[in-house]
Amino acid sequence: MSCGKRLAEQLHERGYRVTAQRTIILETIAHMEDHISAQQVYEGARERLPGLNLATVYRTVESLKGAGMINMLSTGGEPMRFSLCDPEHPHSHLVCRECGSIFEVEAEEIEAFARRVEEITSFRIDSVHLTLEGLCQICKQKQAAP
Amino acid sequence: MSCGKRLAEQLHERGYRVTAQRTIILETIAHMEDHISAQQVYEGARERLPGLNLATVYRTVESLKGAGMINMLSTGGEPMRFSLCDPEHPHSHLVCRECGSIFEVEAEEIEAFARRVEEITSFRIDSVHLTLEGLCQICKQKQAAP
DNA sequence: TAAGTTTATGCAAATCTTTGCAACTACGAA
DNA sequence: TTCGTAGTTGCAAAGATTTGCATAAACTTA
Repeated sequence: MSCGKRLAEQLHERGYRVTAQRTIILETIAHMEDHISAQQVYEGARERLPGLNLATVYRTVESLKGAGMINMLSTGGEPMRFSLCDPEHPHSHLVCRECGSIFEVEAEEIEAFARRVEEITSFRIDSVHLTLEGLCQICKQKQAAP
Repeated sequence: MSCGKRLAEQLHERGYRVTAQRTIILETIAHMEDHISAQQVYEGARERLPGLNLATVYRTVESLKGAGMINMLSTGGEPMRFSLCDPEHPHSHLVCRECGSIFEVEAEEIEAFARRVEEITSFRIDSVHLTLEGLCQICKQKQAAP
């Protein structure tokens, strides 16, 4: 089965309608390396679907997030970016607030924490969408010795 | 010592210049109940400093965050909101992605997790600025039994 | 206290994101 | 297959946030 078809099926299973826009946006995100911005999704997807609107990209991305199919990465200041959830390698992000560099944290580490918070609060944490901010090792050292 | 004066001193200690704008914005955030938006800070602060510009509010808030003096709360969709860090009651936030309601999690719970991630990654986590997304108890139950 | 350096501010414009509404379309039921 | 309904989309406009640049103010040093 093609990649797009499998994704569309997932979408359908989760109660979302399968439209050309959603399928193509999903494939665009899937095929791009790394996390891409709404603008990049828009440009990429529009090659295959010329009438596509940027607002649709934003709305679709919001739905896909709700369906648990994409990761969102909010880096301070810069626009939001997205990537397809990879079941083989689930992870959250660490963004350095000084240099903007991005690191990944294995899901297992996050999971233990998420479960602890869930116990305390009866909340269900979307650990998949977690973005942590802080200082990377290099910026941390720079700040310690100015 | 007045509230504003103490805050200004903190600002100075951390290497930030003390300006009328920063002092008043800080006091405005301090005196408002709950978390308030940039727009609200702007309106509140402008009563005391008529020439104030909204861009300055955004830049100031960014600095104050860097100085670790305010909490930022990013609720999906809605504009960013801020509150003064309260050393007596440090906490992070849980935002329900369905109904938007906000819950607090004690810092201790977050701290243990932050330290674990720090061990693994050599990153320093700003656990103070953490916003977790998920489903609150009520929305979770609604979704389980449709 | 005055001069020099560095950082912050205001303004205007750009960029990013959300929203209201009418037209359209996917999909379950008949 | 056709119909009806509810969910989606495009468009345009509003709202939120960031940025570049010239001016102004804060802090450091002499």
